[in-house]
Amino acid sequence: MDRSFHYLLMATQGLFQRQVMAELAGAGLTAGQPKVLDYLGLHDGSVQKDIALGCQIDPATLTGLLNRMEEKGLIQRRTEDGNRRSLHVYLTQLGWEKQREVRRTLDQLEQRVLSGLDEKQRAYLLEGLLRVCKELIDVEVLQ
Amino acid sequence: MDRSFHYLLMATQGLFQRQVMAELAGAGLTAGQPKVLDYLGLHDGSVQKDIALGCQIDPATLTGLLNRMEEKGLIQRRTEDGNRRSLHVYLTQLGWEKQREVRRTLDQLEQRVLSGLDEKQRAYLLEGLLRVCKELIDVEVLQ
DNA sequence: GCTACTATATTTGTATACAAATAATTTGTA
DNA sequence: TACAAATTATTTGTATACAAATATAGTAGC
Repeated sequence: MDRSFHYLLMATQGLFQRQVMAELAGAGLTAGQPKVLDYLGLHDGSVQKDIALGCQIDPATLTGLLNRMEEKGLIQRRTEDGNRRSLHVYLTQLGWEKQREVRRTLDQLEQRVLSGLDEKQRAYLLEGLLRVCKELIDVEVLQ
Repeated sequence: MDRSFHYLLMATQGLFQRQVMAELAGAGLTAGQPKVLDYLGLHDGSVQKDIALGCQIDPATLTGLLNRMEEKGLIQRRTEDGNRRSLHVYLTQLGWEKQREVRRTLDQLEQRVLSGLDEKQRAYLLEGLLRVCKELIDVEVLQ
């Protein structure tokens, strides 16, 4: 196996994402929905621009995703503060139920894949990812 | 920012991927092609099944990707050993040129995002990702 | 040799994902 | 006020991405 950082990052994320969807097979969710539900669980009522930013997807992608989630009754969109440009997104009761299921799945899988690492190794892994992530945000902003 | 492992993994990979495509903007490549070029650079002549496995994508996805890469003259497909079921994929001269450009970009960006970490931190980060990656492969196989 | 089974690639249908263009709204500024 | 500029969401077009079904080719057991 290629052990470069970029390959491990790509492969690990791909495997993790697939495993999450496999474990959520009974939940009736499509591939893009778990991350949005997870984000809204922490930031219910966000506007679409911020959800897109937090989920690392394009606002144009989010539009279609939210359309389907609204049709399925997972979320509601509404304007607020008289600002008719921004749309605030709220989880419905069904949305909160799915969010808890997603959260449980993510936490369990995370526990499982980190089980081979001791406390020190976990701390280094998370700290390293956080630093790389922040560096990438800086790189992006500079352009 | 959410500092859970799964969020950092998703966000970092998404940012990295976007930045790679931004830096390769002049290369005329689409989003799925860099990882295939990179894989073939290390494993020229692989069969599609193994490329899909190495790139963490579905064989069905790879079919369309390789069709476009073949049309653009980046790769060639041919059968070998009298086995007409498997297709071996080879980089063309143009493919090798693009592969070197991709490799250079990946290496440079990797250097850049890891620049804030010392040797020990890098070693822990790579080791941690490798262990998680292997754990996920095991989880997948068990099903 | 024949049939059931397995392996590999492709097709089809739906859902992301992004770039570029568009629409509607708000803000800034004269 | 008026009008240019910026903000936010959507539309359109092309390219992944996967599930399920299909087509073809190899393998095993008899």
